[in-house]
Amino acid sequence: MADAADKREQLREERRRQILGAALTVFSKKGFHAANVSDVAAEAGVSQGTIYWYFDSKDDLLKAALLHFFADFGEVTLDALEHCQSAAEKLQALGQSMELFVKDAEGLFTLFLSYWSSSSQREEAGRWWIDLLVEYKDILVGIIEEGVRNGEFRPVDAEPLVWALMAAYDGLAAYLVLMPDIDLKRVNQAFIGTLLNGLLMES
Amino acid sequence: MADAADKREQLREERRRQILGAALTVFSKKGFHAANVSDVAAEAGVSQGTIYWYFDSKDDLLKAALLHFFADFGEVTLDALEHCQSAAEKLQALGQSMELFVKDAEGLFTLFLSYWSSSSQREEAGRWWIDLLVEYKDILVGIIEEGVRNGEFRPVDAEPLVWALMAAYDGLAAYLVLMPDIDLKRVNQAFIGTLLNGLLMES
Amino acid sequence: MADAADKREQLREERRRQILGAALTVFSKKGFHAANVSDVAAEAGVSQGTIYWYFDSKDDLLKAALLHFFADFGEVTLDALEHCQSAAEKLQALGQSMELFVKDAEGLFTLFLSYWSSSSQREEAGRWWIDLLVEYKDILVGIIEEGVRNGEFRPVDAEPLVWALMAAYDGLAAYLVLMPDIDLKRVNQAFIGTLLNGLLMES
Amino acid sequence: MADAADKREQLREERRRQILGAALTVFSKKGFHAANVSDVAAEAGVSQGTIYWYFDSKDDLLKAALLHFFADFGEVTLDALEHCQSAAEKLQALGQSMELFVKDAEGLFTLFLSYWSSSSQREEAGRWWIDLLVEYKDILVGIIEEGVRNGEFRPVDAEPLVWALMAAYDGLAAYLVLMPDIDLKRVNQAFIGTLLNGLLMES
DNA sequence: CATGAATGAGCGTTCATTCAT
DNA sequence: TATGAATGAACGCTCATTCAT
Repeated sequence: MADAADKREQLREERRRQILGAALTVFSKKGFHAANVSDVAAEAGVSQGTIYWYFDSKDDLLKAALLHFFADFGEVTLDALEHCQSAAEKLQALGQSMELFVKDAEGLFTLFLSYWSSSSQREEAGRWWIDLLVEYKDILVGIIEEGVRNGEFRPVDAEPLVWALMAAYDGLAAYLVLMPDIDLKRVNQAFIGTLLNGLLMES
Repeated sequence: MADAADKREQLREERRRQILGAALTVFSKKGFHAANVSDVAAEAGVSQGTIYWYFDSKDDLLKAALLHFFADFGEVTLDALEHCQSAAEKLQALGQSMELFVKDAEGLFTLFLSYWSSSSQREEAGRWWIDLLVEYKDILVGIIEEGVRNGEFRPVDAEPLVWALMAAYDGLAAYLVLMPDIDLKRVNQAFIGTLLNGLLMES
Repeated sequence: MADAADKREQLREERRRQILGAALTVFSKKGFHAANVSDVAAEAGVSQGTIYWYFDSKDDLLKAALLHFFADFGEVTLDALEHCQSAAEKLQALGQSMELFVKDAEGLFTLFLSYWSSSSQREEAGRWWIDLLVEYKDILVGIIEEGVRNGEFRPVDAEPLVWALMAAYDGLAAYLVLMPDIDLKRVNQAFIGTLLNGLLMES
Repeated sequence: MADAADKREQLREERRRQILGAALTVFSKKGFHAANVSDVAAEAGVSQGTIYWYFDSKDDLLKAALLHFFADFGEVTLDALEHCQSAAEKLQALGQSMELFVKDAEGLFTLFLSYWSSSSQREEAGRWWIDLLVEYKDILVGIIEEGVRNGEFRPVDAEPLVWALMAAYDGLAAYLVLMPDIDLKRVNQAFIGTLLNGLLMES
């Protein structure tokens, strides 16, 4: 009996994921407005009505899809930093993590903006995205300030610097959609390299 | 006769500008999709039909409005750099110029993305924006490479670095719409400061 | 075996009644169209699917609910008239019976009309309601004609008069939903009083 | 110039009327819910969009159509009473006026109920209908009370009686849609005749 | 028997665009 | 030129009904 309920719950979860995946695919391919709910339904192999059994609205669907993708990103990143010793190493690792993120998230930042910028509920829509950004910012600020305390880094105004750093990667995510030829690896190296140079104490 | 034609032409130009201004206002306030052509018409104080006498389509109107705003931006920036001597000074000046740009263009980068991301002709829609970015990138790369040649800067992979630099400011433009509390001046100082630190030859 | 079957049958009947009650509640509160099958299911504490095990369609459900309510109304009325002697007394009793009916059936006449007026099978949908009306009309006509035969009432064209009489009460049922302040008792007294005055032979 | 604006205004009014007529036709034939906006548009010979240029919503369209029909009914009735001397004559005239009204308004009372009973804004929808009813009631009460003051009628509780009277005709309007065979003339004669009999002083 | 998930036709409404004047 | 009226395709969403378990 409990098994049956469990199985049902499991199927439901699976179906949900299936729709979320389809939504991500379709929305990032066509954009939030150009994509129809029926496109998502077709991609997911379900009917339009089914979408609404799992999500309240097209808006809600996008929100869930983006969260589904980004939710555990902070956690993954933290894991990646665990085996780093110095703050400098952490920053390097972060750069690579963000490089990967930008590749994976191709178009998703843009997607969010396109959604947000025409949402009738900008306020609400922006809030959870801001939460995501702030959460990530705090991680980065922590690393920089740790470096400063260590004596590894010169004293810097960490928070503003981190905003610029993050903005650069989000901006790059957008650039990449427009100009896929940009060599992200080289950009990352030059950028992180120069920043580290600027941060490290001259020995 | 010629006078009359001139005057007519002049009136036409004025009306055009009036509509473009209204379009920029309305689009950046409500977003491309949420804003209607009739909103723009109302803001401009003309009828919907009139809009179509000056522009081919809503898409065309946005494109014209964005170009109208950004067209001479590269030139203005170059002017601002004229009285700078060293590459370092130029970079500082550029930072400030971009800071101003981000303030002025609040939401316009986002606006473009939201438009682009749902355009059925992404290729074409992206091209003129890319041209703008590339034009600006070349100016920046010129400055950095000049600094390297001068011996002011260490040798760096200029182009990738510049992409990151520009992406940072565009990303910040987007962040600012979400989080108006970000102190752009401090961000600029910390960011340019650190980059310069990383670029300058140790003396 | 037979007991088990009986019990099953009994349970089924009970469940049916439960759903009918819920349907009446929900439909008369929200109207036929505004109320969903799922609302009825929720009110009855069963699932949507269950509804369709007991009823063929939403239409069928409404029909059953209304019939369930009105079915034995004629009979009840006849019982109420049994201890009356004169036709005048009967008419008075009828007035009171209808007054009660109007109170109980508040909104049900309206409910039927709203259903009927958008049914794709008006003919069929109207028939059972008409049967109800005609059945009741015949009772009333019987009373009036009895009075005329008795010499209690003046000779009148009984059937048309009865239609007006019944229409008045159904109309009042509708009015009451719109204007709950109408004092039904006073209306009843004034109306029946005046009609009786008009019917009774001057002595 | 003024002529042009006038002509435009005139055309607009004409078009509006044309749509209202179509709405009344379609809605009363099919019912509010079963009828689509596109049905009305087709009947009026315009496109769906045009409907929305003249009316805010399907609801608004029905409201306007019903008001358009009923608005001046009170006035017309008052005119019809002008040449009557006694209150009794007035009541007779009223009966005939209502008889005509019931014929004309075939299905409109039902239409209102069907709309009202599923409107999400019952309150608001009911208010203007109530206003209409009250306005009419006051006219009738005036006549009865005049008769009482005259010594023509016995003293009666006028307002409740009038509610019943009006309800009878509205109810008949509904009955007629269900049972077109009812002979309204005979109903009217029997009903008004009996009521007058009940009202008039015995001489 | 009963459930909750799934279906998909159908609706009201919007809005970029065109047209008659 | 400029206007305001007109168009109609397209969309998000609902919900009565059916289905698999």
